[in-house]
Formats: sequence, C-alpha cells, structure tokens
Amino acid sequence: MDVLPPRHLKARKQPRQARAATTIDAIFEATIQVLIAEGTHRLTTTRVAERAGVSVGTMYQYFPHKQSLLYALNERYLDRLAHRVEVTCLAHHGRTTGEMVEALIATYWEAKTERSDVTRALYSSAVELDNEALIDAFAKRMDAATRVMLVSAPNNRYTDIGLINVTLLSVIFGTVRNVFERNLPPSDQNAIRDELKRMCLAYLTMAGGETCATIQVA
Amino acid sequence: MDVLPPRHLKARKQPRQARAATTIDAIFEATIQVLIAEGTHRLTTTRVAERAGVSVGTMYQYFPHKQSLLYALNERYLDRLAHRVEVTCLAHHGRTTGEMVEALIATYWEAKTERSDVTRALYSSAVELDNEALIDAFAKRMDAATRVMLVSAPNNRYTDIGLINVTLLSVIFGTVRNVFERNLPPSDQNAIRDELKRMCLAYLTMAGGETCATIQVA
Amino acid sequence: MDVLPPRHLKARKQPRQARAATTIDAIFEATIQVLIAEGTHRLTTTRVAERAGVSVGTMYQYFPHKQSLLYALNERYLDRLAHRVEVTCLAHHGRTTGEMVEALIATYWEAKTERSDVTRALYSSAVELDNEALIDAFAKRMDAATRVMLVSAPNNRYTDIGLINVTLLSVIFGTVRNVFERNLPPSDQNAIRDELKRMCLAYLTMAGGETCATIQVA
Amino acid sequence: MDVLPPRHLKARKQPRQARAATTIDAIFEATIQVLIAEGTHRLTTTRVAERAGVSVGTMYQYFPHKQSLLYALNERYLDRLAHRVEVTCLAHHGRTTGEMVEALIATYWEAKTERSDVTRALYSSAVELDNEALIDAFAKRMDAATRVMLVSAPNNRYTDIGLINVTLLSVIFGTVRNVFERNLPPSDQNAIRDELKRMCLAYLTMAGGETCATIQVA
DNA sequence: AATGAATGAGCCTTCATTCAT
DNA sequence: TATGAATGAAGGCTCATTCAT
Repeated sequence: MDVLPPRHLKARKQPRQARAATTIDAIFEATIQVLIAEGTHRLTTTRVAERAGVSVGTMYQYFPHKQSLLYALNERYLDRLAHRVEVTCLAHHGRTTGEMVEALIATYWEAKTERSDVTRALYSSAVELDNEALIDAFAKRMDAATRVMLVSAPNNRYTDIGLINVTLLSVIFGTVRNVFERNLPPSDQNAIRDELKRMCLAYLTMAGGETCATIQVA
Repeated sequence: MDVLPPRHLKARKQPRQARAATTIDAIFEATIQVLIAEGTHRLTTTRVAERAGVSVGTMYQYFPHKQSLLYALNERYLDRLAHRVEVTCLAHHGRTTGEMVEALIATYWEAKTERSDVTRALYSSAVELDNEALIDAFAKRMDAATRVMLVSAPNNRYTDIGLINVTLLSVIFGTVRNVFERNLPPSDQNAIRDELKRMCLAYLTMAGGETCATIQVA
Repeated sequence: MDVLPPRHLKARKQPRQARAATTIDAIFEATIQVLIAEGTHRLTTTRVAERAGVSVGTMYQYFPHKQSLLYALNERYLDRLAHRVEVTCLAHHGRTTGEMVEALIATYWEAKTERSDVTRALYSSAVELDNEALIDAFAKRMDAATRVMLVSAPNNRYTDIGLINVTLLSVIFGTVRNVFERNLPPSDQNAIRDELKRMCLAYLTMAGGETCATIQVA
Repeated sequence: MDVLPPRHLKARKQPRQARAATTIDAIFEATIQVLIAEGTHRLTTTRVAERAGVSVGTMYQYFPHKQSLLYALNERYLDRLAHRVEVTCLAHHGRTTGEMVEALIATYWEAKTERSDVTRALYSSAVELDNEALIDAFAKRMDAATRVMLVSAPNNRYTDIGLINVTLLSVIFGTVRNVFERNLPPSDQNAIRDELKRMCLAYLTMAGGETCATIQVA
C-alpha cells in the first residue's frame, strides 16, 4: 500500500540492507505463526522476537511498538492480496462479464482460502488496529482495478458503473468473510462460491452487462 | 439462543430477583458503553463494574470471568437480532419473492445500522471469544426462518432451496458487515443496500423464483 | 481445652440450644471436609458455609471470623485427642513400664493414624494460627497424665521423672509427625512404631525404670 | 537436591550471569525475611520483590510463580542441611556408636537451632507446597549418609540396620521439630537434646551396637 | 548494532466481612 | 434470626517498553 500510515504507526526504519529485510521478514512470519498458534491475546512482543530468532531490542529497532508491527503486517498482506487481484483483472481485460466475475471471485476466494489459518490470524490481528487508512487504500485499489476491467467488457451498457462496481466488491468480499467465519465444510464453501458467481452474474446481466442467455458458471 | 455454551463460559447464576436482573442489565449496558468509548483492549472488568455502578465482586457473582460476560452479551445480542428477523419472516409469509428480499435485507440492515456503534462494539468484542456455538445457532435459526418464508412464495420452483437460502444469507450478512467496516457515508451505504436487494432478486429470479418481469425494488 | 483463648479468637456464642450445637458441629465437619478436599488455601468461609448447609451470615454468628473457627476446630480436636490419651493413662496405672509405653504409643499413633486425612488437614489448618496457648495446654495435660502413670509403675527409681517424661512425649509426638510427613507405606510405619516402642523402653530401662531383662514389645 | 521437581514448580531460568545469581540470592533472602517478619499468609510477591530490591517482573523472570519460589527456597535449604549432616557423618566414620549419635544429633540440632526463626519460617512456608519429592530426596540422602556411618562402627552386630537407621532418623528429626514447636526455653531444649542422645544410644546398644557399659553422653 | 534483564503499571480474580431484607 | 447479595482491598501475574552492557 502506498498510503501514508498514521504517523505513530510508521515502522522505524526502512530496510536498506538485505540483512534487515531478512530480519523483518522473519519477524512477520513469526508474528503470523504466533497468531496462529496462540491467538491474538497471547501475541506478545517477546514471543514474536523469540520465534523470529532475534532479541526484543532488535525488534524494537524496526517497529517502535507492537501496533506498528501489526500495522505493517496488515499492510504487507493487503498489498500482496491487492496485487494478485490486479493481475487477474489485467489478465481479463476485454473478456466477457461472465469470465470476469468468474475470475475475480476465484482469485479472491483462492487467496483467502489457500491459507485459511493465516487469513483468520490476520483478521483477528486487525481488531483494535487503527487501520482504516489501509482498508481504504485497499478498497480504492480494488475499485480501480475491477472497474477498468468491467468497463472493458464488450457490449457493456452499465448505467452506473461506479455503484455497480462497489456493490460487487462489497458483496464478494463480504461473502467470503462470512463464509469463513461460519466454518462450513469445504464442499459447502465451494457450493456457495459458485452460487455467488451466479448471483453476481445475474446482477450484472440485469444491470445491463449482457443478455440472460449468457449466464454460465464454470 | 438456546445453545449450551461451552461449559466454562456459562454465567454463574441466573437472576432470581428483580434487583439482580436490573444489575445484570446494567452490567450489559456498561459493557457496551465501555466497548464503544474505549475499545476492546481497554475493556477491563474494573471499568465495566465502575460504569455499571456495581463492585467488581458483584460482577463476578454473575459472570465467573470476563469471557463469560462477553459471551453472554453476544448471546443476548444475537438472540434479539434473530428474533427481529424471525418476526419479519413470519410477517412476509406468502408474499412475493421481491417483497421478501426487500423486507429481509431492510430488517437486517436496519438492525445492524440503527446503533452502528453498538454493532461495531459487538463485532470487536467477539474476537478471541469462543463463540462458534453461538454463531452456529444463530445461523441455524436464520436459516430456518428464511427458508420457510422463501418456500411459501407463490410460484416458487427452486431446485435447491437449501443452497439458495444459505447463499442468500451469507451474501446479505457478509455484505452488511463489509459495508460497515468500510465506513462509507450513509448515502453510499443505502445505495449499496438497494443494489444488494436487486442482486438478490436477480439471483432468485434466475434460480426459479419468479419471472424477470417482477424485478422491483422499493 | 480449658484455656482462655486469645480474646480475639473466642467464638461468638456458646451453643445453648441443641439446634445450635448441631449447626456448630456441621460447620466443624464441613471445615474438615473442605480442608481435605481442597486444601488450606481454598478453605473459604463461603465454601465451608455451603458445605455445612448454612449461610455465611449464620456462620458469622457463631464464629466472628475465620480464625476463630479454625481455633475452635483445633481446640476441639486437641481436646478429644488429650482425652483419649488420658483414658489410656488411667487404664494403665500401676502396670509395668513396658505396658505403659506400649499403650501410650499405640493410643497416640492410632488416634493420629486412623483418619490420616483429618490429621493432615488439621496440621495444615494450624499454620499461621495463633494457637500457642492451645499447644501449651495440650502439652500440660499430656504431661500430667503420663507422669502420674509413669510414677505409678512398681519398682520405678527414676531420678528426674519430669525430664524423662517430657522427653518421652517429645520423642513420641515428634516421631509420629515425622513418619506422617514422609508418607511411608503402612508396613514401614508400623515397623517404625514398634521400634519406637523398643527405643522408649530401652530409654526408660536405662533411666531406672526396670531391669534390662524385661524389655519386651508386643 | 538433585531431584526433578514437579514440572510446574521448576524455576524459569538458571542464572547465567553473576548479576542474576546475586538477584536470585537477594530474592531468597528477602523471602526468608518476609516470612519471618510477616508470616506465611502475608508473604506476597510484591512484598518479597520490594524487600529484595527488585521489581516483581524480575522475580517472575526467575520464578514462574510464587510456589516455584518457595519450592526453590526449600530445596536450597534442605540441600545445605543435608550437606552439613553428610559432612558430619563422613567425619565420624569408624568412631564408636556413642560418638556417632552424639555428633549426628548435635549437628542436626545445631543446624535447626542456630537460626530458629529461619527454621520456623521454612517449616511454615512448606505447608501447601507440593514438596514431597524434596522431602523424599532429603530423606534418602540422610538415610544413606547415616547408614554408611553406622555400619562403619567397630563391633556392630545390628540385625536390621535399615530399620534401625530409619527409626533413628525419624525420631531425631521428629523430636527436634516437636521441641521447636513447643517453644520451650533453651535450657529445657538442651536438656531434652541430651536425653535424646541417651535414648538413641540406649536403643542402639540394645539393638546390638555395643555393650551397655559404653553408654556415655557428652 | 544487538542483546535481554529489568521495570512497573495495570489486569483479572478471590474472599473475608457486612448489612439490608 | 437467617439469609446471601454486595463490597472492595489485595493478591498473583503479564507484558510493552527501556536501557545498560
């Protein structure tokens, strides 16, 4: 994310050297591991440092306090997630709306699901974190990416592409999270995912994307 | 909810006297207030007790520990929420799918939005709370209520009502939460809400609910 | 014990009515039960009252505070113990030293061992209890009882009966406790008990009690 | 003691640096001081830390909880005590039984008496402490030390040295404690101590240690 | 630069005791 | 007189953060 973080959340130093980058990565990984293994309420700086193989002191050289660590972690996560979605969007320029929806949902779903423990850990780490700016920036990036893609669809005659687009994203992102939290068995999750594709497609079709005849889900 | 809570989360004593009931209510209210005013990580038993106008000792007479308080709070909240939705569902038996979707989304959205600070507070309080059972029971209640309603629609020819129903709920609940977290201005929120109605309707129509011609949103 | 307890440890009211005596007994029993089942550090007034089937309020009517309860409990225990030993001593007036030692040790050992959990519970309850006066009175009673018995032995030619007597009691009481704390298997305990008898007898014989020839242990 | 302590009672970290060792010693000393000055029931982590001149946090770096501190303290104490007795035993190899008993009792008595406040404090700290393993290990060490010594006596013809030995130790240790608890004036204590020597000697003589003629107490 | 011992505010929880009913 | 809800001081323990080495 290229947003300015709230001043107090900035990481202390930018990694200039390879060694530093390695250390920071180790700290990030350790944070996730602790989060998964012990839960948010047992996520302590000491534990993270220990798991990362560095001293607390060193950790505090990179992250002036716990919050900044979590902030940076979420930043990195959202950045990667956004990137994946952007790549997908670019790759589906000019395709049919059906293909777009299919690809968008598949990508996002996959990204969230492939390491569900990590996803869950990050959801929980974000609580009580002043990460509105992060969420916002992520939303904007996604918005831009999908909008450009949608518009590129042949035959589109959307009246309010902005609204349609933001709706689509809210629905997709929201549904994924909801399904996540209900801890349904994978088969049910997949079934819902496919229904979600159908639903989005029906919506787009109705909104002027394509004719009814093209409704198709892989 | 009439689920058995995990043993260790049970409240200590059921209020027998009116005085006790008052006390418990005060504690619940205080918890919400503290949650709103200070956030989850500053929610301490002392602060809650103080705000509720009772001593910590008294609090511990009703809730064996902090977690059980949060559990009970969420239980109460979900119970009321479920109740509201059930009432709506009953009231729309036999109506058209359009009316149903409209009413369902309106009710849920309203319930979540009218006291958005409370909603937000409860979302955050639930983190790290072993409330799976609660979520589950809530989901089942909702599932049952909307399913019965949907089936009662004239002309319905749904093939897999179970899947359709669960999808609908995941989408609606998920979207509400997502919109919530993005902190969009109310006008945008409402716009998305209406789009959501359209989307659900399009989905149901496509799935065999009614003919395209009836698509209508208030 | 007929000692004046430290003023602040006095029980609040003497049981005048049968009902009160029953209640007090229930409280004593409950105290012992809690002590055995949960240990000293979980011995709370509430738990005792609950187990005794009375309310805390009622308990506080008989015992102005926790300490007074424990004091009274120990008093009762030592009183009964002393009584048992006194009876034995009286019953062995004029017998041989060997019979006396045998009986004394047997009685005391039996009293301590027959309900070892109770004994242990009372040992632990006495810690940090200002019960010096109790111990003292108990010691004096024992001293008097055994001394009179010892002197009544035919042929005794003890030079310093007072010292011999106090030594005997210290050795016996101390050994019992020590064996107790080491948690040896019963067979070992019994073996040591018999050795203790031999030892005491050897001591008395040497000190002028009887001729070597009479050393005999049952 | 070289026993494995119950897992949960282990000290957290072994002192690697001189500074840490100093800290730990200060904590031990402080614990004893608090125990003496205030009693077991006022022994709080805060008070100990304060008296030791460290913060609670530091204390918890070395002892994971209060119990482990008391455990370690008792361990250290018993270790030193055992060592003293062992030295005495070694120093009296091959001597007469009379000299052995004299030395054994003198050493143990001295060790317990020279700082009677400390001894008393430690007795009381051990209540409700799961220190059976400690007691056991101590007993075994003592047993071994005194047995080897006893056997080395010229002319010994003990039939069951094991039983005799364990009896001797129980009697000596028990008597010391009993005398201790009765708070007799020092002169009485010493008188009893000498009688105890006589008694033990009479016992050993009778049990085949030596001829009656050698009974002698310093 | 890196380390990790030390700090201490603050959290959750218990329990002896009181007192309105 | 009996009850048990309410009290709140005090205890054990954690953990973000600092700083001497």
